[in-house]
Amino acid sequence: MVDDKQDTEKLILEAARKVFIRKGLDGARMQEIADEAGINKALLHYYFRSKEKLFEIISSKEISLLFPTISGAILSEDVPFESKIRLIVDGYINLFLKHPFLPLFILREINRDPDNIKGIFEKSGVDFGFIHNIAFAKLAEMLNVDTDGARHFMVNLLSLCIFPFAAKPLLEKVLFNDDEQEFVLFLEERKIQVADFIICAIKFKQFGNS
Amino acid sequence: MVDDKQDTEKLILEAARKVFIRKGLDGARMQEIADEAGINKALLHYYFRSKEKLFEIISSKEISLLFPTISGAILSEDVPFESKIRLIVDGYINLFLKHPFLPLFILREINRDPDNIKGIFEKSGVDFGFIHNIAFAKLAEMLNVDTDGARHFMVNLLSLCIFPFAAKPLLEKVLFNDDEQEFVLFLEERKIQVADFIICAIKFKQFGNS
DNA sequence: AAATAATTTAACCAATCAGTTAAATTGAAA
DNA sequence: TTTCAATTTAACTGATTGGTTAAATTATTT
Repeated sequence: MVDDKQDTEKLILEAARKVFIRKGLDGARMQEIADEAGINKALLHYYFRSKEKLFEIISSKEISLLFPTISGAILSEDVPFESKIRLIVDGYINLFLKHPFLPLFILREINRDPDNIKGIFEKSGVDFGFIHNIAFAKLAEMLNVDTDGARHFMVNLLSLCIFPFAAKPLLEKVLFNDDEQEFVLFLEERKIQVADFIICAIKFKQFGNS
Repeated sequence: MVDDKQDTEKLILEAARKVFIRKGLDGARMQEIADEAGINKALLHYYFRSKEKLFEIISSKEISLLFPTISGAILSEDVPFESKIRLIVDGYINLFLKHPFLPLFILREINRDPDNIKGIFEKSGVDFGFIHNIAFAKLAEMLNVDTDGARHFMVNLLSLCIFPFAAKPLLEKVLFNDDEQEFVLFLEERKIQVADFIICAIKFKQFGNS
């Protein structure tokens, strides 16, 4: 046997991740996951009882990937806000370059079962009360805007980082004639472009209004 | 009979739209569409032969909704670029306020069948050659950036308009404690916030660099 | 060697679902 | 009234799919 002993479990989890991420819960087939893992359906159910159980495991793991990036930047204390923005944008775009199908997967999950996502967030240590009461107030102070302005800022940042990956197949076609390499370069560029874009918008609002 | 004669077809199309838009092709059930339309499955197949045919009709119509907004703004000649931006942002956010599930539907379709979307765009009169060779050059000139800068600008604009709707259920929870009304107000505000954001970013890049 | 766990094979079950069919019913038009 | 299209009812087919089962096989451990 080529593979080591019982990391069959890991094999299955990796296969399930690939299939679920690309096709979602509805679109995924247990047979396809078994094939991807190079095993058979019986063994798949031998390790993980049901599709739903397996999906729960995968989706929790994937959704949990989102937090370290943003919480890491927010918790860093002695860093000027420009650098924080660059940190977050870099973190997310790098994350999605490694996991290109994660954005759409998350968006599908958000709409399929919003409560589940909130639960996973909380299990990952995300404190919604804190975000609501403290984090946004702090962010608002930092940006010199009101709470609502902080919300728009946050949504803008997430939009700019996440959307291009969710819309990748179309943007690739329209902007780069289906040349994936060029599109990946474009996404790499965005680490700087997006951060600049956000920083410029903030600065102009603060200082300039000719 | 309450309904007029044979606008049963319209009834079915509207029901199919609702179901497909919320659940996608995989998640939708023909029985559910029939129920939503207040008819039975036999009649549904009597009007539209297959699920795929019906889906094709719906998805074409929905995807076609995206164009008037942006092409209208681009084709308007005597309008300063700031106003064009406001026109596009207003147009899209209004469109999505009316069709809240459209963004996620489009994103799903983009990833499910990218070629199909391109085809639908072309059938709607969108000329990819023109976009590639002329529109982006013109846009770049207007913004005083290179072609690549124009691409980033376009992607930024689309990101800021589309993403918040695709992520609505989660943002609503996290930012507004599940208060939908407040979230809709937030989205209304974004018509101005996003346009300002984009315009500020452009202006600061052009004029300011303290 | 014996016992135990991992894996395969292959058939099977039950549920779901798209799509069909045929007969009956209703309603409008001729 | 006859005709014909629209609609319902209800049963059915066939394919897919999640999940099970039992027996055989292979590998590991004791």
